[in-house]
Amino acid sequence: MRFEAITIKDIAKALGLSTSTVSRALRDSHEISPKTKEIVIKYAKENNYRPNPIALSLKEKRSSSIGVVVGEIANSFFSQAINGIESIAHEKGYNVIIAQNKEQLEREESALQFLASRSVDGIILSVSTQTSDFDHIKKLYERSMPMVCFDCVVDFDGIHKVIVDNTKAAFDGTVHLIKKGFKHIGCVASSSNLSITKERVKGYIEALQKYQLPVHESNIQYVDHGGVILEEISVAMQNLLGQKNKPDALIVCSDRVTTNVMRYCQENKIQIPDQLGIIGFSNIDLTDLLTPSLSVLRQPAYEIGRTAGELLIKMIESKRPVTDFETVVLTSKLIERNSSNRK
Amino acid sequence: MRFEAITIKDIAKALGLSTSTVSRALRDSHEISPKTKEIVIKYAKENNYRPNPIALSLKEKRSSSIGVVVGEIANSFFSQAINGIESIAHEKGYNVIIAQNKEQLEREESALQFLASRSVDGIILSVSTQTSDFDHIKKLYERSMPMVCFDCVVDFDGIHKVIVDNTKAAFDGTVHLIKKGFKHIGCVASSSNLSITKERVKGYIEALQKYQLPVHESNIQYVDHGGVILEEISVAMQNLLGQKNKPDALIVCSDRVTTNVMRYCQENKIQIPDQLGIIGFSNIDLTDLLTPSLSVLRQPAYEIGRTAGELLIKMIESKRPVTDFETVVLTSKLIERNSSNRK
DNA sequence: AATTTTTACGCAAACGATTTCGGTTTAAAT
DNA sequence: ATTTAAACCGAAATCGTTTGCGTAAAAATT
Repeated sequence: MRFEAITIKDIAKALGLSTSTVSRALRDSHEISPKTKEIVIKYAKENNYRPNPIALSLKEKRSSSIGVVVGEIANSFFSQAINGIESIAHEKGYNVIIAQNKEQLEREESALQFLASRSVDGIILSVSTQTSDFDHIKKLYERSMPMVCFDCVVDFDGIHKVIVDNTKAAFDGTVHLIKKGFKHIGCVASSSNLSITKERVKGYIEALQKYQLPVHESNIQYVDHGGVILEEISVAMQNLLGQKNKPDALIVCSDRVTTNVMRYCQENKIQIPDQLGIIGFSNIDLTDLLTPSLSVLRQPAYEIGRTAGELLIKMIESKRPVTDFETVVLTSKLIERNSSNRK
Repeated sequence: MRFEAITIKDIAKALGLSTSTVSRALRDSHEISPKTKEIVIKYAKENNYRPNPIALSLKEKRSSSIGVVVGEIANSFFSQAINGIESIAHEKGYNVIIAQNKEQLEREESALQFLASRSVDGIILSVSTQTSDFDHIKKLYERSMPMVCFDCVVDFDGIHKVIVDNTKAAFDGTVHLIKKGFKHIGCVASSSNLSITKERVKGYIEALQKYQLPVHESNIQYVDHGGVILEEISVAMQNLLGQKNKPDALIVCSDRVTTNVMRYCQENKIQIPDQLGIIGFSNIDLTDLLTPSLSVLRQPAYEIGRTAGELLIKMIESKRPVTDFETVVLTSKLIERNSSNRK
C-alpha cells in the first residue's frame, strides 16, 4: 500500500498547462501572468500539493538531511545533545537520521557506511569508546563528506570539533574535593584511548600537583567499556579501595561510570561522603534525588548538539571548501551537592 | 562542498557500455554475459560504487525510511522505545527519522506534516499529552500513510496499536500497596484525555473495589502537562495531602510525574514509605539508587518499539491493503523496592 | 544452406521537479 | 506601418536508476 501524493504533472493536466508553467507559477516566477499564477496556486492549495522532496534531492544533489552517530540514544548526554541537533536542524529545514554505534567499532563503521550511502548531506559524530583507529572516519571525510565531531572526537586535525573544557572541569572537580577537606583523591576514568579521558585525567593530575598532593598511578583506574560492564567497575573500585593508603574521595570521569560507582557504593555499604566523597561527570536528571545527592560536573549537552549542528549546516551550505576548522570549547558546570560535602 | 559519488553512468562511460547493461550486470541479470558481468562488478567494487538511494526512491516510490514521533527523545521510555524501533528498522534496511512533538498539539501536526512531506514509508507515533482531537492524524492515515501508534494511542479503530496492559499494571500496583498494609491509597495521573491515563485510573479503581476500599474522587489527581510543570505537581500533591482523610500511599501513573512526586516529597520532608508509600510508572534506570529505592511499574519499552516497528514494516511491505488491525498488549513489570515497603 | 532460436546488449521511457532555450503573441516604441 | 521588446508559455534536458522493447550476431535447428 502506498501514500499517493499529487504531482506537478497532475496539476498541469488538470489545468491544461505544461509542467514548466505550473512549476514556475508555484515558484512565483515573473514570467507567469498573475491570472495563471492565481489559478495554479489555488488548485495546488486545494489539493494539498507538496513538492516531492525525493525528486528535489535527485535534482539538487542534496537530501536536506543530516546523520548523527552516537553511542546509544538511551543515554542522557546523547539524547540531550540530539535534542540540540534536532532543534537547529529543524530550524534550517534539515531532518535528522540517527544511528547508534553501541560503543563498538564495527557498528560505527556500518553506521557511517549506512548514512553515507543514504546520501545525507553531512554527519555529526561522537566516536565509540572502542575506537582507537580512525581510518574509516578519515576515509569518508577525505571523500569530502562534511563532518563535525563532538564529545568523543577524532585525534586528527582539519575537522570541526565541539567539546567541553574537560581538563578544566576535572581540575575544578578535583580542587572542589580538595577544598572540601579530602586528602587522598582517586580517579575513575573511561577508556584510556579516548581524548576526553586523557584530558580529564590530566585535569585531575594538575589539580593534585597544584595543591602539592602526591600523584599515585594506583589511584587512577580506567574502565574500558565505558562503564557498561558492572564487573569492570567492581574491579576498579576494589583496586582503589583495597590499597593501604586508599582514597577518601573519587572523581569519576564518565556518565555511565558515575552512576555505577554509586551503585557499587550502595551495594558495599560505603558511606558517602563520610567514607568516600564523590563527584562525577553526569548528565542524568535524577542525580539530585539520590541520597546523598550527587555532586556532578554537567556538560551543556543541548548546546553542544546545537553548536555541532550549526557548524555542520554552515559547512554543508558553504559554497567553497571549508579550510578553517574550529574547535569549539564549551564550559561544563560544577553542581555542588552532598556527595562531596563532608560535615 | 559536496560528496560526489560514482554513478552507473560513469561506469558505463568508462567501460564503453550502456547504463542498462551496467545496471543489469550489477543486479546479476541473466541477459548479461558472465564476462561483462565480471568486468562491471570488478570496476564497481574498485570504485566503491553504491546505488544512489534517492534515485531509487524516486523510481520505486519508496524511501526505505520510517518516521517516529515521540514527545521528547530525552525521556527514558521514548529513547528505549526508539532503540527498539531502530533495531528492527536496521535489520530490515530502513532508516529512522525522529521528530518530537514536545507534548504540544501544534508541534505534533508540524512533525507529521514534515515526515509526510519527506515521504517516509510509514510513521510510528505516540500522540502528545495535549492532543485530544485526532483529526490531523486521521486525515493523514486516511490518505493511506501506514501508521502504528504506541504508548499514547489514538481513540479510533482501524490502526495498529502497541500498548501495555495499563489497567492490569495499575491494578497490580494498587493491590501491591494494599497488601503492604496501606489503607488510603491515592492516585496521581497524567492528562485525563489520554487513553493510558483512563486505563490506569481504571485499574486503580478496580483494585480498590476488589478490596472493598472506598473510592474518593478527591484522591485522584490529574496532571495535565505530563508532569513537566513542577507547579502542577505541587498543586496535585497539596490537594491530595491537604485532606482530612489523606492518603498514606500513592500510585503514580506517569514516568515524569513519578520522579517529580519524589522531588516534591524530598523538598517537603515527607518520609517515604513511612508517611507515604509510593509506587509509580517509570522507565528511568536510576530509580534503584534512590533513597528509598523506588518501586516501579516498568514498561517493556524496547519491546514496544520493536513490535511497533515490526507491525509498521509488515504493513509497508504488504501487497494489499491491511484490513486486520492488531492491538498488541505487552505486560509491564512490577519491581518491588523500598518506597512501598513499610516496616 | 536456410531458418529459427538464443544470447547479449543498446535505446528510450519513466519516476517528479527545475530550468534553459526557444517560440508566439501582444503591446509599446520608432 | 514597421520594428522592438516585453510577456507568457511549452518542449526538452537533467538528476541516477530500472526496465520493456528492439536488434544484431551467434548458435542451434531444420
